Formats: sequence, C-alpha cells, structure tokens
Amino acid sequence: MREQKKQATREALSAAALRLALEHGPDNVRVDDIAEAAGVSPRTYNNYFSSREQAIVAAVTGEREARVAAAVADRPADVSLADAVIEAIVDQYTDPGEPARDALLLITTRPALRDAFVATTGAIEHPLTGAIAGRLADPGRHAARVLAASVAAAVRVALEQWLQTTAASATTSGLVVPSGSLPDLLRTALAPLIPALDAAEHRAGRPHH
Amino acid sequence: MREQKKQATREALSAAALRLALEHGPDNVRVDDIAEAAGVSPRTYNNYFSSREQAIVAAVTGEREARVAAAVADRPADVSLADAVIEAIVDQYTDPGEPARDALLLITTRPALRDAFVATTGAIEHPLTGAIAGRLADPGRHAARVLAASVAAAVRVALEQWLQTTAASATTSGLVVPSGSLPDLLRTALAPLIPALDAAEHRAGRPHH
DNA sequence: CAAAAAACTTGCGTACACGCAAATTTGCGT
DNA sequence: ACGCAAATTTGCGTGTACGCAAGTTTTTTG
Repeated sequence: MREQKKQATREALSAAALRLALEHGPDNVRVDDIAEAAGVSPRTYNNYFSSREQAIVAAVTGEREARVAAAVADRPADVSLADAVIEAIVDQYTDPGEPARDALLLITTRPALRDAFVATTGAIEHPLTGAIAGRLADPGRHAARVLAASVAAAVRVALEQWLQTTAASATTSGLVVPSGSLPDLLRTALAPLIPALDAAEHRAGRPHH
Repeated sequence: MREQKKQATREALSAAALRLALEHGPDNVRVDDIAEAAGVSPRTYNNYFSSREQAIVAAVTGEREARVAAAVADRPADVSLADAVIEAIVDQYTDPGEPARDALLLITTRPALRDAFVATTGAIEHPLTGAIAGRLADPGRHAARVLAASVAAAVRVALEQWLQTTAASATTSGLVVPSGSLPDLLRTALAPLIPALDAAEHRAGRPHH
C-alpha cells in the first residue's frame, strides 16, 4: 500500500511538472509550483526528483526501463539474444500514443531537457542486465552487465542522433537530411553489437581469443 | 597563449580542491576555499567546474581521455583493433604514480566522489570515437561511435566493480573476495566486446546478419 | 487493540549552480 | 604604441538541492 501511494505521488509530481512546463514554458515553472500542483511540500518533491528536468522527462519515459527488460525476457527462447534485445527495444521506443507530440517538441527544444531525456537510457541498464543474464547459460553475470551497458550506450547514441536531427529540422525548416526514423536509428546503432551478443550467447565459457 | 593560462587555472583549481579535500576532509571544504586557494573568484571556479566533486576528481584523472585516444591511435597498424583498444586502456589506467594512494582512498570512500570518478569514463567517448574511426576502413562513423560508447561503458563497469570491492575491503577488513586487480577487471569487462570490435574491423560494409 | 517501530513528510538552514551584465584582461590590426 | 574587439573574470541575484531533526502517518508486534 505504501508503494502504491508513493508511485501515485511520483506520477502526480511528474504529470504536474509536464503540464506546467507545457503551459508556461519550462523556464517559467518553479519547483514550488510543481509541488503545489501535486499537493505536496516542496521538500517532498526533492525526495522524488533531484531536478526539474528529471520530473518532466519522467512523465514521458514512464516505466520504460522495466518494460524493456520484461520485453526481452518475454521473447520466445528460440530467437537469438541479439534479435530479442533489438526487437524489444525497438518495440518499446516506438510505442505510439505515449510520447505526446508537444511534449517531445518541448524536450527536443530545451538542451537541459534533452540531456535529461538521453540520461534516462542509463536506467535500463540494471533491469536489462537481469534479462540478458536470464538468456545466457553462463551463470557469471559480468558479461551480461557489460552487454547491457553497451546496449544502453547504443540506445543513447541513437537518441542523440535522433534529437540532433529533429532539433535541426525544427529550426531550419526542412532542408536538413532527416537521418532516419527512430526505429531505423536504433537498429543501426545496435547492429555493431550483434557479434558481441551472438558470441556471448553461443560460448558458455571465456570469450578470450 | 590564452589556452595555456586557462589550463593553468584549471589545474590550479583542481589541485587546490584535492589538496584541501585531503587536508580537511571533503565535507569540510567549501567552494570559496577552493577558489581562494587558487587565486580566483568563486564565480570563476564555477566557470571551470560545475561541482566540487568534479574538481577533485579532475586532479586524479587528468588528461586521461586524450591519452587513451592517442594510445589507441599510436598502436601499430598490424595489431587488431580489439587488442589496440584493450592494451591502450589497460596502459592508461595502470599508469603508476599518477593516482596518489591517499587520493584514491579518499575517492573510494565518499559516494559522491565515487560517482564523479566513474562518470569521467564518459569523457573518453568522443576522443575514442575518432581513434576507432581511424582504424576502420568504413568511413561511416556510426559504428565507431557506438563501439566507443560501448568501450567506455565497459570501462565504467570495471571501475564500478573495482571501487565496490576496494570500498568493501576498506570497511570489512580483509574477508571480502578481492575480485581482481584493475587491469584484470578491465580485460574481463572488455572481453565481451571483442567480437564486436573484430567484426567492425573486418567487414567494411553493413554488419547486419 | 494498544503501543512501539519503521517509513514518509515537512520546515529550516546552508551551500551551491548558474544566468546576466558590468568590468577587466588579452590579442590584433594599423 | 594605441586603441578596438573578443574573450574572460567577477559580483550579484535568483532558484535550487540536500542534510538534519521534528512531526506525522503506516506497519508491525505483543
């Protein structure tokens, strides 16, 4: 029950942060406003989020970290690790409806919000480690941890490219090369890691060469 | 020429930060003290570092980012990309003398400093991208960027493990498993990425499978 | 069911990061 | 050498993060 209430206030805070940022612009929102809109004290707001940007971005990213890990774990056992990871990530990052258009425009516009957005990729690392370890015969989790961190890094690279081009096309109207849709960018960024994922999946022991 | 003076004040600031932190403990050092010891205004301190931890850690990490990239680029052309990267990193992170023993003990002790220390691995990403791209025939730098980010992530994982065990052995005297020297941890963490580095090196085109 | 224990919230005080604009310094052209 | 333009330093003001201890709510225990 305490968990439910904690998650409720957490959602209320990030929802209020996003709504106020959209209404008045992100620079005209103070933490007191967010706290008041969520019905808690300013100090409590800082027990949940350590920056305004974190709260705003959380309203968009939501529970993506846990969902990615669950999606990897739920793939049938006969698909390769690489395919499971790639498809799970692409699925979760193309989930429509969730990213409200205006919210994403806001995030791509302000540098501080962009940074907070890409920083969320770090949060998938821990759950993903478990999901990858579950698909490896090797009980040692060192490889899984490194692979999860690498996958998270690749996702971050893809998001950076995506934000860069979308920000550019937002300012200079239409003449930039739209370097691809987000799913394509994700697949391209993850492609170099396929050999590492395959190798970890096939060899049980030490991959020293 | 102004570059020299800027680097000088930067060094003076981080050196003063480390010295004061060692003398009085990191929690008893205020920004004003660091600025005064370096002979600049407090506001100027914040033009160089955005946190006390950053300044302290910079005194230890120094120019490691650039040195790693240079070391990768300087390996002979007939060694594999994976070997070049691994050996360059191991070399730069075992450079003796630089990490003063007491400074590292200080960093491993305080959580905030530990976080700042591991965060420095992100700084090697950009230079390393260039160095890796220079060893790939493929002019497209997407793969190099992803690989560099993955390598940086692996190094970060190794540092986390190293700090974790050293911190544990610092508190509970001696009964924890010393999970290995830093060079060993680095090699183990980088091993899962070898297939990806090899594949990127050999195939010029698209590594889709 | 009462009372202790644990967890969460809140107010307060302190230190801090950073935007902004004025003042000072540096590099350069003539 | 002189002064102009760009870069850098500095003071100030605002909004913020967070440790700490007291107050409040929830969970556990006898």
